Amino acid sequence: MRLFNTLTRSVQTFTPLDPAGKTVGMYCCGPTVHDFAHIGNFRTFVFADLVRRYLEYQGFSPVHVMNITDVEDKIIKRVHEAKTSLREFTGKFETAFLDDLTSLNCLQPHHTPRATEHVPQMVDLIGKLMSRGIAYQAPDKSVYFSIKNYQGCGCGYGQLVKLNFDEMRPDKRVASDEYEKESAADFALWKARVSEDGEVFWPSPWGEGRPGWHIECSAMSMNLLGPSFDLHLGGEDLIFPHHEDEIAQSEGATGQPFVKHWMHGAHLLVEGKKMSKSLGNYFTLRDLLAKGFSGREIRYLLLTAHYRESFNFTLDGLCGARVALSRIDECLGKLRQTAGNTSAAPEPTVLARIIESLDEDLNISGAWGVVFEWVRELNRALAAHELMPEQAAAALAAWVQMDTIFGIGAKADTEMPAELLVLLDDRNAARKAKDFKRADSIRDELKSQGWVIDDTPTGARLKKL
RNA sequence: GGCGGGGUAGCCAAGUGGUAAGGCACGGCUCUGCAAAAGCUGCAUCGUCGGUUCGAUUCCGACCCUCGCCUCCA
Repeated sequence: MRLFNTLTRSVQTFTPLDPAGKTVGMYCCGPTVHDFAHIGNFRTFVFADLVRRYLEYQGFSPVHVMNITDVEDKIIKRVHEAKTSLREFTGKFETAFLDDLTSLNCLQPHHTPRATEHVPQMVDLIGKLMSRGIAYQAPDKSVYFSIKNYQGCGCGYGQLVKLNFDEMRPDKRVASDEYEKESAADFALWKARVSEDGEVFWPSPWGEGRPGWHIECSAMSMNLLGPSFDLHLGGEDLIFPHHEDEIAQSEGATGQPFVKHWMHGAHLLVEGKKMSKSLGNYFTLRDLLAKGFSGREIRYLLLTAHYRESFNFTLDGLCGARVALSRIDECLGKLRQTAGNTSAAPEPTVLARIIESLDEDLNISGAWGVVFEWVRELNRALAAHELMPEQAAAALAAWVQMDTIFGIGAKADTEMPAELLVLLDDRNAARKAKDFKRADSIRDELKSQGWVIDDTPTGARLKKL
């Protein structure tokens, strides 16, 4: 399989570090648990899930790590406002986040380390950087990473993004930076305790304080996956400074290459605009579920576009996703009827075409194109009664296989309430008696209860709207 | 100002040096007591202008528009 690597800015064949070519260390920057995660966050996590599922499909054994950032400026502020404890505050959102992943049918990562539970590892890493002269403690007692000294060691800063510090337009945030760094480009490894931190602090050789943002990912990823590992994913906004700084800290401390292959998911727009609460286009996953959309519809929509292209997420698109999925569901339902108890090996052609598409940097739009062409062919054959039970079974088996990658699943069966079945029988009787007025009124009645009658040549059935 | 993405039908979105997948919407048809549902089917010359080429949407150049990053950010 070939994947785009942000380090080389090119699509290249993916080969794991594991000499056996089997195990893949995969780290995905996880959520900061200060609120419910929004749909943009989930685009990235669904993307990571696709990467993992595809690796597994291709016979690799990924070890999927996703951190939980549970200490950070915004969290501390909110903990203070809510007059609660850090753990209580973040625990709520962490649970919600993992539930949301389940709603989207994302496989749970194998490890979800919390930053607050890896402070000793971070302190250890900072200690290494101090001893190598790459980190320093400023007069404000905070510890910073010295990019100048790092570069002096022959290390490269700016591996993921071309940087020209002279040409950079100093941002207001830099200008107003109150930290006492030696250089504006340096970043905090350890933030000295201040009164606003309340009870949120840990001991360290440099005094009480809390870790900087970037250090947690270096510490936890290397702790679980070793100093060098295969894949590191995240949203495109993390390329700089977060991932650049992770590389600097990690390679500065170990002297070894940190990550072989970096992948970044593009952001999404909502209704054509950057998501913002003031525009009213800011959706958490929960907002969308509350509007009646299902996790699989949302997952499908997020998976329709290539991960490196920005994607315009719209409620209209979500309605379209529902219709598109029902096209697949209808076809699968008919296949099941035709297949009966017959079983067969998966039909290989469609799978090969899907793999061909996904192998080239996860071209999932192309893969969906294959799926829908396949559905049309099957529908044609089904309508002409030309599909043998063995063929239907082979198609179903192929779907099961491809769905281990897509993770769309089958539509949940909804039980038909007995009283509605009675109404349906009444309607059938009315139709037989040519009492169409009564038949239609029953149809309206059922519709008002959210069920639509599907008249087929073999009889009527009910479908949930 | 620096760096990096994009501009393909009403909308979303693949792709290719030889006249453009797929989904939604829309039209037609089949089915139906009528509908609905479902199915089939129709529907684009690829931002603009030049260049290279037998041939470009695809390569090169210029331009226009748009989005993102430049130390909070998926």
